Formats: sequence, C-alpha cells, structure tokens
Amino acid sequence: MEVAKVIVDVPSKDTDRPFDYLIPKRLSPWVDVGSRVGVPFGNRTLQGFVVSLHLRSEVETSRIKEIGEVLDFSPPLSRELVELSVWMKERYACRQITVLQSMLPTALKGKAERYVALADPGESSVQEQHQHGVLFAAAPQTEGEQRMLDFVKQRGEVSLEQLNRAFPEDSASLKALLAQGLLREYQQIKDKLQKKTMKAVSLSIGLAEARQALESFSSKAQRQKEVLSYVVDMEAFLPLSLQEVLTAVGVTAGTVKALADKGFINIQDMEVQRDPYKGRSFKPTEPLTLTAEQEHVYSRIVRKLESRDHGVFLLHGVTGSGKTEIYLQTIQRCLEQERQAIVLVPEISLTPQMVERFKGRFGDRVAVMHSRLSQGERYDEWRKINEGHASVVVGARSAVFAPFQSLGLIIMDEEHETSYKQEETPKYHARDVAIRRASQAGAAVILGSATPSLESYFAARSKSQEDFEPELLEMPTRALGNRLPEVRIVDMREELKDGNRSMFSRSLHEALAARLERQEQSVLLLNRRGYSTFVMCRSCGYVAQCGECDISLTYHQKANNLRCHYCGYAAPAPEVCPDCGSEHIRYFGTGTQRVEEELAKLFPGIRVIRMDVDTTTEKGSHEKLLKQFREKKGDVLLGTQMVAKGLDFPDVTLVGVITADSALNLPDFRAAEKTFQLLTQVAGRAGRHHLPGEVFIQSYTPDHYSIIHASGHDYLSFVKDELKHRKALHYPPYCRLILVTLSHEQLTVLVRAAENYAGDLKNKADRRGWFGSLDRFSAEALDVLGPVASPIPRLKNRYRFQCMIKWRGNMDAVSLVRQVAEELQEAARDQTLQISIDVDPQMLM
DNA sequence: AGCACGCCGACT
DNA sequence: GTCGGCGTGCTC
Repeated sequence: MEVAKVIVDVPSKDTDRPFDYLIPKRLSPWVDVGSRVGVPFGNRTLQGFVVSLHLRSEVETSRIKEIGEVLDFSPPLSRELVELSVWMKERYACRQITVLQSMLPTALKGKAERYVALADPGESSVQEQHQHGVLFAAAPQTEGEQRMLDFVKQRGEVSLEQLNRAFPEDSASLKALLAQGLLREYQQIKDKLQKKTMKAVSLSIGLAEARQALESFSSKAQRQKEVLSYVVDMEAFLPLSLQEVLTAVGVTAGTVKALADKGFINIQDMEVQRDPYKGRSFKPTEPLTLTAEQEHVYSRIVRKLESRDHGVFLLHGVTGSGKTEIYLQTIQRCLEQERQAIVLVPEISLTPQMVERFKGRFGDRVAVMHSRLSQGERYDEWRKINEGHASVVVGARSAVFAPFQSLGLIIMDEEHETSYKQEETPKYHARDVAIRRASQAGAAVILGSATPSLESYFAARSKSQEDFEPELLEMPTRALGNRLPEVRIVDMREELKDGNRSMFSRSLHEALAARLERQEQSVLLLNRRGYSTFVMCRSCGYVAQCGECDISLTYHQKANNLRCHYCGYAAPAPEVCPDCGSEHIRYFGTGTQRVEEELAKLFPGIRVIRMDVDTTTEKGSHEKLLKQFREKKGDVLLGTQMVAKGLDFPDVTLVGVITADSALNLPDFRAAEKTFQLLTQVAGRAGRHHLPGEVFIQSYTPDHYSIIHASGHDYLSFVKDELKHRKALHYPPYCRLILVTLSHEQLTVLVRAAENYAGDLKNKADRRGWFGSLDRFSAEALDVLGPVASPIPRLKNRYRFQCMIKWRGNMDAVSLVRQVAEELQEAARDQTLQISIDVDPQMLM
C-alpha cells in the first residue's frame, strides 16, 4: 500500500474528489481506510479522510505529496461508513467531506494550527550563506531576534499564535529568523477539543505516616491539617477530585497546593470519562412476558436476526401496544449474537425516562447521544462506542452513524417524525440512511410507529418498486388490555355562535373543573405552529416584519420584544404603531402564555406547568418540568407539540387540544398527515393506566377526515382518504420530490437565474425522455414546478426562489438536478448566487 | 475555501 | 514608474 486517496476538508465543487498522497513508511501502520490525516494541500495543511488505499497512483509522481500525520490511534470511520458516505453524497447531492464530517462528533473537526520551532541544525540555510560569499554561522542579527530565538529554544515548539502574543508587533524578527534558517515553521492539525482532564488529589505518603504527620502540624497550618485529615478520612475513595476537596473542606486551591509542596499529597491531571448519566442509578429490569401478539411480532424479527440477512420491518402498533418491550427483547437477541444495536429516537422524546428503559435493561453497555449533551460529552459517548465499551446506542438522528463494528439491528422509534430529516447539509433522512447502512451490514431494521408515515406504510403495503419494501407487522391491541380513551370533537363554531368567545369550549371547561376537583391531572396542547403571535396595527394594518427576512416578527412577552424566528433579529416591542402612530397596536395569536393567563383567570389557584420553546431553553429544563408534573406539582401540563411525544403519566385523565386545525391550514401537502399524527398521539396520552381517560379536540373544521379518523383511532381509514388526495395531486408516496432553492441579493438577477434553471432542467429532462406530466401513464416521469418565490421569500437579506421537482421511476433525477445546478453556477459566474438542493424535503415552507 | 498569480487604476 | 484592486484558477 503506497498511496492513499484522501478527501480533504474543503467543501467546494472542485475539491469534492479524492486526492492522492504517498504514505511514508513511518506512518504506514497507522493509515487505513477511514483514517483521519493531516495533509499538505496547496500551501496549507488540511484535515482529510482516507477513502481507499492503492499500490500506485495515476497522478504524475512529482506532484504527489506525502501524508503529514495521522490524527487518531485507530481510524474513526469504518470502511462501511466511508462507503455509506459515497452513497449519501450522491443521494443528497452534497459534498462528501460534509457527509464524513457529520458522521463524527464535532470534537474531531480539526483545523490546522501553525507552529514555530528550532530548525534542524544540519538544515540551516547553507545556500544563503554561500550567496554572501563568506561562510559564517547563522546567528541572530538583532536583540529582538535573539530574544525570540531564546523564547522558542526554551519551549521547543511554540504555536504561532502564542509567539505573536509574546512578541506583539515583531513579525520582522520572526521573518528574519525564518529566512536565516534558524527557525522553521510548520502546520499541524489540532482537534477542536481534547480529552477532559481533572485535577485529582491522592496521598503521596503512607496512610500511617500521614496519620502521624497530622499530629505534628503547627497551629499556623490548621487549614492544611484539615485538608490532610479529610484526605486520610476518605482514603478508601482516593484519588479525590480537587474540586470535591475544596468544597468539602472549604479551603482554596492554594492551601491544597501548599500541602502538596510539602510532599504529603500530590495533585495530578487525570483523564475523566464524562458520563452525563453519572450519579443516576437505573433500576434493572427483566424482560416481560410477551402477549401472543407481541410474541408473533418478536419471532418474525428474531428469525431475520438469526439469518443475519438485511430486512426492514414496519411495526405498526397503537400507543400502549408494547413496542418498546419488543425493541428491548430483539436488542437482547442481537447482543447475544455478539452484534450491536442502534436505537433512533426523535430528539424531543429522548428524555431520561426513555434512557432509563434502555439503561435499566442493558446497563453500562448503553451509550446515549443527543444534542443536549455538550460537545465533549458527545465525544466521550462516541469514544465509548468506538472503543467497544458500548453495544447499544440510544440517540437522535446522527446516532445512525454510531461506529459499531458488527451492527445487527437498527430500531427507529416514532418512524414518522419529521425530525429524522436533517435540515442542514447533508440533508439526509435517518430512515433512508439506516436502511442503507443496515443493508451493507446485513442488519435488520425496525421502523416503529402508531401512525407510520404514508411513505413507509405505502411501501410496505404495495410492495412497490420503491427502494425499500418493509415487511408490515401489526400490533392493534394495547398490551395492558385497557381501552383507548374516548375522544370528543368540539365544534368551536358552535361555541362562537352561542356567544362563547373564550378559547375553552364549555365542555372542556367543565371537564377541566372536574379534574381539578378530583385532583387528577390534565394535559393541554396548543398547536401553535404557523400561528405565532404577531404584531398588527388595527388602524392602518401595519404588521411588524423583519427587514432582512420578510417574516412577521414574533412577540415575546418575557423580554417584551419582537424577534425574527429566522435570523434572530430582535427589537423592543412598540407601544404605538411605528407607521401611523396609532395606539391601536395589538398582539395577535394564541400563544401558550395567553392560555396560561386565561387558565389562571378561569380557575384561580390552578397550578400550570408550561412547556414550550421559551421555558425549555435551559439545559435540563425539559426534564425538570416533566419531573415536576410527574410528582404532581402541577394540575395542568400546558404546551406545544413537545407535550405530545412519548410521555407517560399515570394520573392524566384528560387531554385537551385547544385548536386542532391550526396546522391543517398550512401550505404543506403533509398538513393533514401531521394533524392526524399529532391528534392520535395526544389521544394516546390519556388513561394509559388504571384510570380511564378522556380527550377533547376543539376544532373549527370538525368534519375534516384527519380529525374524524384521529378521534376514532382509525389509522387505516385515514390512510385510505389521504392516499386518495396524494394520488390526485401527485404527491408522495406516488412520486418523489426535490426542492431546489436559489437565492441572491438582487431580485432581478435571482428571477432570471431561477427561470434559467427551470428551463435548463426541463430541456435536459426532455432530451432524456423523462420530462412530462405525471398525469400520463408512464413509469418514468419528471415535472418541474415553478420557479416561485419561496414561502420565506427573503432570508438574511437574500431573496429566495424555488423550483419543485416531482418525479417517479428508476431514473437518476438527483444527479440531473445537481448537474443543471452546477452548470448554471458555472455559467452565471456569480459567487453570490446560491443554489441549495433538498432531496425528499420534509419542510416545504 | 484559501491563496497565488495576473492584469488595470491612483499614488510616492 | 510602483502599490494594490479583486477576477480566475488550482490544490494530489
């Protein structure tokens, strides 16, 4: 193996291909596919990933450089993941380096740092000396140079940054020393984050000796004596963290340091594994006896596991049917085969409760990964997996890249959740990546949901030519045998007609009152999406908007300001209309804060726990609020979607949805599906245990099929109705979508570019015989819609236009769309024209 | 993405 | 005459 192909850390079109590097002998044992390396590129040093090894290169020998350094003891990526990155780059039309980078914790995103060190004595600039005609030993010319040279000599090597700090404004000396060949400069990749270390205290003398020493302390060093006495007392727990000693004894670090200087104790840096769940104990659990229904499902999956073949299951189980127990027991089988398992969970439902179920069954072998962890914590969990100390990972989207060596099972809970789609590049869908990865590894996939996405369900049912055909497993009954709660739809138009202008219908009001009386708990859901509080002047119609993004500003009561949700712009809330000066400026929209106020008015003394983006920004606050509610410190849990996800409260007997249809009117073809999923999910929240539950859905469009079927817990009927709509309007699952968004600072330039794009694409597709209406009965078809202004027409001072591509068949639509985009960018010769491609978009607004 | 190379304006 | 503007092209 002489040559390595390396993808370097430059995310641009021209560099999105492997570059060849020689592997120097000294590094060859460390270089493998998946290695992270530092390589010279142009005149700088970059991080890169080895994607393949070869005996020779096609590139002219004189141009090839050597790999500079290998950055890890063992490759952070496996061959399997490198292969997966190639697939992802093509499928999602993005750069391979962005994919590779997103497979690793950000701590491993190294950047080059420049260093200065003494030059090797033999290599001093002999050449220059001869040019001067005399041979002389190179020596510093000025006092400044001498001082700098001594500085470097003392330290061995100094980062350029450090040197500049020590000798500000003296780049002349550095330049001279480099030119004379006394110093040399080089670059090294430095990781963003190091392993965490901790100051640890331990005894440096024997225990008996220490006890004796305690007697002889002078009265002047009483504090030191206390410290030593504490350390002796805690002898069984050595080494102690310095921090712990300081707080326990109540002294400063100086005191402990003095004690160390006297030779009684020593203080060292110790590497610590950050365990975010440290200090929490998890009650071990035993496998439960499966019901007949669960047993059936379980054995189907296990048979697949035993075969070690790839297979996908769609597990459609109603809330409470015991899907989690299926997960746990199939993982158990997987581990018995010496294979590992990934459990994907939507970010929002990755609560301690959730983690507990897995830690309880599999203990320390479980690693947890989610965005609430700090960068360092995530790195530690990742290392735990990479070093083979964990064999189960529970995590959000990106856990699909967990570095397991022999993966046996990937479970995706709440399969329909939109958060599985990453909205930043690479814009991948974890479901599709999971299936791809599993097929490479010969692993099984379980997609679990009470309300599977139409795409997955359709694929499972129709055995279509889609790229995956999950086997459908049904679990229609609740494991504990209790009934699904009764759901009542309340027609809010009737309420209004009868003069009730409150946001609570009379029946929900009554039901709430009854719960308060019986001291049972309630959950209230406000689906605020697309319904945020905005500011409008009733006199002139002025609406406060963000000047950069053309988006209505949202009112935040706590800070009393207006904010743009897209770019973060904030301005103080006006008291009079900035346009006409009128005082009739009003804040519109029903936010959780307003509901909370109204509740307090209607039910004095009511204890409301409010959960929304505003109250859950702090780390851990989400969990804290839920814990409070579980401990019955609140009568009502009020919140946005996040209260709907996977929560399980025994004493909740009432669930109220304040406005069911606020999401229904959004310009999104999945609006009905999302409404159905949300309602079904909240409906499942009530009465999971001994107490019967009741659900109220308030709506202004109570006849809508998504609301009616959700109230009947009738997934199949919903699917039937929804598929009819999708088919008629040519939407997934009857075709696939690609959303292309173009943006530019100047509207006219943008419009022309967008029109060119759509035109070029149509022409190219036509030439290949693909272009045509999806109406026509043909296996392959591609339609281009637009260009139109994006639902967010301006963002961060850039106008945005989009084209929607609908297509079906086995064609490579993505690469066509990408190719046309690249050609347009090339032709436009305009760096400021941006084109972004979203394959299988989830967010259309 | 950077960074060098390269060809035209306002200054010592 | 030179310093420097940023357009274009390359990086194994």
